[in-house]
Amino acid sequence: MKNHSLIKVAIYEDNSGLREVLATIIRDTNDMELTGEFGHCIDIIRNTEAFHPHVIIMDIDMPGKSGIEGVREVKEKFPEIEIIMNTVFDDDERVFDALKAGATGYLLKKSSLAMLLSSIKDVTSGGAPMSSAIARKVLTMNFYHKKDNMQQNLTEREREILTLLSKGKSYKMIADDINLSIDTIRTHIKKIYQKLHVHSVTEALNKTFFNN
Amino acid sequence: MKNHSLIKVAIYEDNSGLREVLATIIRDTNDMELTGEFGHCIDIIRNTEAFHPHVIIMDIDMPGKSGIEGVREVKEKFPEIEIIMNTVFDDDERVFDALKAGATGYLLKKSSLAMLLSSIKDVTSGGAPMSSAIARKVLTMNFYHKKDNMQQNLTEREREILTLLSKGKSYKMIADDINLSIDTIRTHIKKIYQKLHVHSVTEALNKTFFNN
DNA sequence: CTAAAGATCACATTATCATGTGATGTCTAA
DNA sequence: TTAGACATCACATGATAATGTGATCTTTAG
Repeated sequence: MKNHSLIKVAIYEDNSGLREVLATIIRDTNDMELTGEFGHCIDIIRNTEAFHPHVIIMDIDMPGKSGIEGVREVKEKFPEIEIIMNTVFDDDERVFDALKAGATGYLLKKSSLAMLLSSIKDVTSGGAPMSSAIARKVLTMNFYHKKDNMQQNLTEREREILTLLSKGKSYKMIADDINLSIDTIRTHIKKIYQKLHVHSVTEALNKTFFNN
Repeated sequence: MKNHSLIKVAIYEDNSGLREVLATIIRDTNDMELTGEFGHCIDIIRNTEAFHPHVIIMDIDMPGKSGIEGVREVKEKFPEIEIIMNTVFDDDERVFDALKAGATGYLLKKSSLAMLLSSIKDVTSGGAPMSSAIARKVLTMNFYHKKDNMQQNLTEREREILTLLSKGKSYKMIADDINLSIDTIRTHIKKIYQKLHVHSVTEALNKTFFNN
């Protein structure tokens, strides 16, 4: 969006030294404007209402309220604001939570300041700046899990039936779909439940499509 | 993995001019070895068995069999091989399909040859090289959808109950969990079904957690 | 202030699911 | 060749889910 005008940037970072560094380079960048630097995100909604940044640089570990919670709150009220995480954490859990909360960029603090600046421009042009290592995590989280349990434990027929079940089909509909007796469907599902140690379709889906 | 030895690379690209360019720069790179260049992936399993590349550069639009199908077949038999898509297509459909099939990198043909080379090293070190625009698509595909229906249509109580349902809990268990009458649970679920136009838990989960 | 939306509970009925038991035929690997 | 895994079908039963109708209370927006 704001390509030819100033990009308004807000910073949330509890380390005051780092915060000052970030603030300075943004002030010194021609096409950016610093609209706030904060040591915590307790008042993030108020801050955001007051200054309307286009982009927020967000730390995770901050006193009072985590940056991830801050992301959630901002995106709830201001879905158009782009948020870039800037953190030392690269564990799956936090990456996942931050992105699910609505962050569109994820930088590690070890990355360069030049990278941070280019990422700020990047999110305003529809990109999701992140290192390829983070991108790999995202891929793994979203595509890999889905195959594992199924591929290993279940037979082809069982997988086929589970897939149909996952689309919300009833036993009868499945029986018609693949030209089998409804009792055969029942039998397959019984075996699926045994193998996955579950007692309902929903639990089975949780075991195969998530790790829950 | 193969950091201090040669990275064996295979190329699938039906445009012979471009294929020759790619082949040449890989041959000319010190720590890489070209183990095959092909104009289609009809024999991809045979080729792969014969030459065992570490990384495959894969076009999508090729005669006979699409590159995405090629990815699926290779990853089925050789899950350890890293595949980088190299294509002109950046539509959601193909990006999604390629990554779901098991590709770990996604480059557009407009990106530089230097980028291709660094991406080859990147995938062997556990990265998932892709432009930030592609990364954004991946995020959107995987995180955005999940909130929409729920956040918009359902009330907080309804979302809470749907979440518990998704964990495989029965009406009775939910009633106990949140101290409500089982009839109240029933009523909430009825409204959820109305709002989402579905008739079962499984369908509801599909509507809220996927776009299916 | 009032209508609308949400949250709560009750009763009732039919459909579907989960589970057990048992049986037949094929195919594969020891 | 024989046990074991897989796919198929049948019958039966108790548990749960889906759906309809109706009601009370609170909160919210016009």
